[in-house]
Amino acid sequence: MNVNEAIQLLKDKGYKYTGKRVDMLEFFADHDRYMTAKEVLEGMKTTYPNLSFDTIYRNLSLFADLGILETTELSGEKHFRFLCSREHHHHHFICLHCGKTKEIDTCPMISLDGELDGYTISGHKFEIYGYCNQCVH
Amino acid sequence: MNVNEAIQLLKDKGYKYTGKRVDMLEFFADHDRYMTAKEVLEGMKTTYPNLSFDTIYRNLSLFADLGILETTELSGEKHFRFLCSREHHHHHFICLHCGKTKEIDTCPMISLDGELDGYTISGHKFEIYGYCNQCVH
DNA sequence: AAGGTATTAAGAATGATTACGATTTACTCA
DNA sequence: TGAGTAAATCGTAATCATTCTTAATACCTT
Repeated sequence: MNVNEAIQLLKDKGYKYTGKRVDMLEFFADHDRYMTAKEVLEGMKTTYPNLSFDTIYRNLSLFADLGILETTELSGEKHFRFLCSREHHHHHFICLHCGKTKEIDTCPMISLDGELDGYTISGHKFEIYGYCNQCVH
Repeated sequence: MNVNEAIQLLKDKGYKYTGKRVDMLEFFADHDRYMTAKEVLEGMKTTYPNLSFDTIYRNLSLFADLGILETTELSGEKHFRFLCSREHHHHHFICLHCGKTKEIDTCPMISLDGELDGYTISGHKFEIYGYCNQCVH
């Protein structure tokens, strides 16, 4: 997923092309890590001093619905990042300090061996938390 | 973990023995599933009509700190349940409708094969979401 | 039984998120 | 190209879960 793909997806779905949406997408492209709504707002304050909460939250949730962003919840706050890949299923190591991620190709679902026969599975989450090399001290 | 073990743990750590704490623990023993603070509050309102949410939240977080309860975050709300076992590491299938769980013995951390060499790991989360037999429709 | 301390109730405060009415902007199609 | 229309945005108020504050109460030790 990149900015152009995301903009194309917005157009295809009939959503409008606005400078703020483009800048939000570029902000995510430039910051390859999980970020909170507040961080996005802060990061865009320089170009749009009067940007409102509503715009950020509405677009974050729109982008997440469209599969442009992926989300996770860290210490009670939603975090967002550009979706790594649509094709390739994987999980993440997440740095609890800076939000940077590392892809983990191991998916535990393939080795369940019928442990959940008879249950309806709608999703799963596998995340590893810790600190990256830059953030350990 | 059961009610008596939990009460003993509270005493050993110097915490006081109060009827509300005992009833909270019994409420968890009687409801073997993930519940929100609000559900616990509602469930205890019959015996303690004036129970304040502060009491609930304070004790929930105390119990979680002492390892009496385990917690997870589902759709933005903290959920609590009696800790299944101290010895035996495992994960959960969680019913998104009723909060009931099923233990999963597969832990993906053992098959990482050095994918995270050089990273400092502080924790991990593996949960499977869906619906149990009673809640599918 | 009394004193010291932990616990509690009641409500106010916080922080993240959502909702709202008014205004502005982007797209459509004549 | 230029209204018309629907969506997007702003500014702010409302909401929801959770935490904090203060004063009163309950538990435990002696």
